[in-house]
Amino acid sequence: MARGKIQIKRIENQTNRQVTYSKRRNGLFKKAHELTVLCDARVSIIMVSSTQKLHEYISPTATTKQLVDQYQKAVGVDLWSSHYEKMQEQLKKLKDVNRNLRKEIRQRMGESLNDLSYDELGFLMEDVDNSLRAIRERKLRNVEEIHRNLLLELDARGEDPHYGLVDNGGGDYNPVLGYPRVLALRFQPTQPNLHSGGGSSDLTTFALLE
Amino acid sequence: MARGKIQIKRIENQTNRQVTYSKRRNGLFKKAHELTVLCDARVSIIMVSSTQKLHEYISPTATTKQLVDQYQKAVGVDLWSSHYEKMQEQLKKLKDVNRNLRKEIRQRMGESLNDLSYDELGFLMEDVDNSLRAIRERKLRNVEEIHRNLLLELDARGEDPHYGLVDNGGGDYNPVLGYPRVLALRFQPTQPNLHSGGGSSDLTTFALLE
DNA sequence: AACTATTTATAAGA
DNA sequence: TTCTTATAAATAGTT
Repeated sequence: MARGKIQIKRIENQTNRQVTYSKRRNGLFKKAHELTVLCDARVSIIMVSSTQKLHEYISPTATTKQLVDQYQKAVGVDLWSSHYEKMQEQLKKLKDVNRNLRKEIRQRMGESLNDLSYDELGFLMEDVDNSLRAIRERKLRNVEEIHRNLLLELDARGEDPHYGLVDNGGGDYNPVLGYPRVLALRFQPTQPNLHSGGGSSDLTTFALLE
Repeated sequence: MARGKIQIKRIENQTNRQVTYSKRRNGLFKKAHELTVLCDARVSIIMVSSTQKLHEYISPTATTKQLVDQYQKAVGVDLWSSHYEKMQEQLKKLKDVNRNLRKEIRQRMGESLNDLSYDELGFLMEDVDNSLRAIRERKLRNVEEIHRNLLLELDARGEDPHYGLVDNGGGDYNPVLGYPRVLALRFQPTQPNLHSGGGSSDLTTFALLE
């Protein structure tokens, strides 16, 4: 717009193009700012040059997020819905997994057995039977270990009389069991509701995300 | 910029402000477009007037989302992180819950018992014992039911001879058990790895989301 | 919305 | 990049 009129078409000379980009960018930003002040408006400009350099103008009275949010609301298009989709999908999957895990636990507790076929019921029974044996065996091993440790402890006291006097007067020695501890689950000492039908298992420890 | 210089400050007269907004908005958009063409750049302008009217310019060679995404990457600020945060949190909670559920199942299967105190082990044993009884009882009931149904079936055939001839020739009649069916879980008919320590339960049915 | 005197932006050159 | 400057373009105030 000076020293000769130009055609509005891509400037082929790379250097010229860069220079013009710089000059006109400044001009655009200046105009945007004048508009902001004169008209009490809010303006956001984001621009990327042919060399992929990014520049932005934002009115001092606004933020980019604010204007982009407003744009979305006005245009009615959610720019980040695609971002959401993945997470939504993941959430859905996790909820499914969650539901299945709860179901498996209920079945292992003798509830929600209507969904199982006769054969499946047989497998489940066999499985739980084996599990019980494993747990019982483990408990037995623990008893033996406690016993062993108590014997060792008595031995040690016998050999070093000072030890017992210093810090074992209270008799609460317990080398294997450390509690209180946070549990992944809490078993009820008694089972009042094993046959209470549907959703009322004792899994109240877990927050329900729905 | 014509018929007299102006100060760059808010135009107090509402009508004048509106008019100037219109004129300068057009000017700005025109400049933006020239820049797009001349310099092969991409420009996004979002503007809101003092009356909260929204206008936008976007280069024909770009989309607003594209430029806003690029802006975010460059500036390193996630404009929709606040949208994400809730979901991220929810995802994290679900993963935690699922981890706990898996742990409970493993413990009910006789694995991962190191985390349990002696007393907890006792509760678990008692619980699984009760569960086993419940399942066994249910299975028994099923057997009885099948038996009953078979008797009824035989009765029915006796009373209506046509029935058996038409569609019960194959002998695969099974009123209680409908399979194949999709299971919430798959029990191993045998238990080869009940004491295999850590993570190898038979929960391979569930997709692992980590 | 159109006009136009003036200011402002800027293309080309340094 | 910045400065210069002749000229094109934008626009403030008016109609």
